Amino acid sequence: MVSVSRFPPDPDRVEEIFARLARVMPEPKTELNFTNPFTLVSAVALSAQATDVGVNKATTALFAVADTPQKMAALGVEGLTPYIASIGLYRNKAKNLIAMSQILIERHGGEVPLNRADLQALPGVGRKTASVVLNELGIEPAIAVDTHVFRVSHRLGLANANTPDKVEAQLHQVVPEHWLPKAHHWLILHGRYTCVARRPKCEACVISDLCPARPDLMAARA
DNA sequence: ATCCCGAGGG
DNA sequence: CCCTCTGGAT
Repeated sequence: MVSVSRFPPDPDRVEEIFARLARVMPEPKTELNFTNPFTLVSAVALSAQATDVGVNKATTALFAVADTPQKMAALGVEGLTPYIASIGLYRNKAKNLIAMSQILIERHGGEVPLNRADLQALPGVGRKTASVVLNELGIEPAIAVDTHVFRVSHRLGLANANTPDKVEAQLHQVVPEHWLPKAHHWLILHGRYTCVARRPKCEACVISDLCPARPDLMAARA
């Protein structure tokens, strides 16, 4: 077993990877439905270990009824649960979303605080969710490391660490500044539609020739 | 390290 | 059937 170290990657290769992703996806954005910072945080929190398609299915009805902390808090856990019961981990999420709404009302004037410390202090909001919100709203460029970013980064040799936090740090070292704001979306979307977990669609991949994990290389290595 | 936890795809 | 999906709290 020849152990080829993929990390750190060659800067020119990294530049070319993002240049091509930029060509294929010029204006990447989240596929979660939201109308304001509150529905954004809510949707992202609900998306933990769930597909955004499934989350959107639930939030379409939910946000029509509750798109503010006040309305959400008024629903209560009992009122909220039916809307999100189709989403995984829904009991925790219901409890967190109601508690979050109450805190927003009591401590933040009914507004979503747009800084990392206050966001991560909210129930159900960790580093990953906060990063998505801050990046999506243009507050600060952040790379939220979810299952897609983790997998794609490893395959491309953009990271080799074994935890999301370490992978995030490696990506900040490796990804050029000018690609940073959109890098998160590109890695996600590439992972969701092309570099999928089970049978990556390398035939349809625009960066397969730049990928250390592409099938021919893996075969040659074995 | 472990729990939470449903839908969709293969 | 098993795996995956924009994790967080304990």
